[in-house]
Amino acid sequence: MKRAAARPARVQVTVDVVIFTIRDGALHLLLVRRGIDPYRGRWAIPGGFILEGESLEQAALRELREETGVGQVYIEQLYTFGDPGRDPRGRIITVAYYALIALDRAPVHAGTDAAEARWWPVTALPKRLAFDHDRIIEHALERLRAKIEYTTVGFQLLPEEYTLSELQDVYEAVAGRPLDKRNFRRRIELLDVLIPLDQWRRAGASRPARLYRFRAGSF
Amino acid sequence: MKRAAARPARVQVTVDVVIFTIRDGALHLLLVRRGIDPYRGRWAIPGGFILEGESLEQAALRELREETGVGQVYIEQLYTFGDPGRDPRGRIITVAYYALIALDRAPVHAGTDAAEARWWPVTALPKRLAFDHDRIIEHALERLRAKIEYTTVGFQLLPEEYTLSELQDVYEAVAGRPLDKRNFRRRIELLDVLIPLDQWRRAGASRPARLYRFRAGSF
DNA sequence: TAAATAGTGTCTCTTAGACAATATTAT
DNA sequence: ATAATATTGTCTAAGAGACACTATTTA
Repeated sequence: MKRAAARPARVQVTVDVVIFTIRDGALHLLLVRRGIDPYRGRWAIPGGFILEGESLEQAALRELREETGVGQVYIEQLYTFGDPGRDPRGRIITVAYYALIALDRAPVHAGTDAAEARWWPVTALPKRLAFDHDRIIEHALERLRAKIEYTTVGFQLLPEEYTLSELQDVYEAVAGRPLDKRNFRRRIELLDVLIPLDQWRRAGASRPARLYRFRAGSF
Repeated sequence: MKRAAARPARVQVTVDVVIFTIRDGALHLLLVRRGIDPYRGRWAIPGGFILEGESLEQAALRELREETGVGQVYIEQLYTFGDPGRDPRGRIITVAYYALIALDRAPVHAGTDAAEARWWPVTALPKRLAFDHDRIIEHALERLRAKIEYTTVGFQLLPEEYTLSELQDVYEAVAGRPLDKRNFRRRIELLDVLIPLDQWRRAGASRPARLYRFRAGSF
């Protein structure tokens, strides 16, 4: 609004999504290998241009579904990256989101089209990513690690029913360090968002663990 | 990256800035009255299209300077608003920032051009703002109120030198409620970011107050 | 009965809120 | 001396970290 001379930059807007899940007890994110220039052959976070009539979040959800087939997830806007020169094709502004996929919904083989897609542990990502995607991932990790401390986003990484040990595994995977079992359980207890079920998970030759469910409508 | 059919939306990107300052002990923000349609006559937060070769933050700083003449400020990206239909002129995506201007730098009469510009107390904003600017302001207030609790952004609203009472006035203006003087001082003390000066502010017939300065490089 | 994992409580330190009296200056 | 604002400390409650033993099940 206002601005007389000096023409506006001609820009394009993409939405990119850092998609997290837990695999083998470790935090992973999804990368796709680029089949075209620029950065052909490099790994990148999924994304694409927004379509007519689509909100930013709808675009992010669409990208997510195209890559994983998963629709019902936690998704949150992260940051918008728009430095000139961040994309050699021109002035491209990227609204970045991050999403959390439940343990049991994350497909083993992601990606719907020919492009190669792979889950990578956040502790061992490929060296050189496309564009400024390393920065975007850094932001996403920072945000996730911060928010798991004072919100209940962490529960979004679990299936509907889980044991307290499984929940702790998720928290440890995100934090990247072991947590004290008793302190962790007290902390979760105080959140007052878990419903204990009359079901137990039995695995191997050990005491079965009670299953819990996240209380609907708790955020 | 990827996307075959379904053409990308044709979009434009603006950068809008919620500019805060303290006036008369109350938190204020800057609004400009729109001289053209859409929303002619309505109050709006300053903003405009990004120019060639300009980063998003540079665009925000430029808008800020055009409206207030102030350059050296705290500025932070807030959120990106992009719902279709939020601007009747077409698909306009707005990257919102908020900025904090020091008490002694905020010009009384803001705005460089013909457009009317005014500082408004956040507790008494005009009823109907242009576009979705009420939502943007809500986000900005929420962010500022959250960040003043666990960062030192609050200091950015003060001049170089100030008394502890003046600092408390700022915190109270942002929080919107009175704070206990002793608890407040202990909390600031623990931040360990204030340098006491050998200067005192004397005002009227009362005990002079020591001046302090924010420790450079503390963020 | 051995192996494996689940489940549980206390002490301590730090943090934050509530709360009131004295100190210093100008008039 | 009075008015006005600055400066200062204690008690208490809640939250968070460190820390180890018992319970239950299957093989």
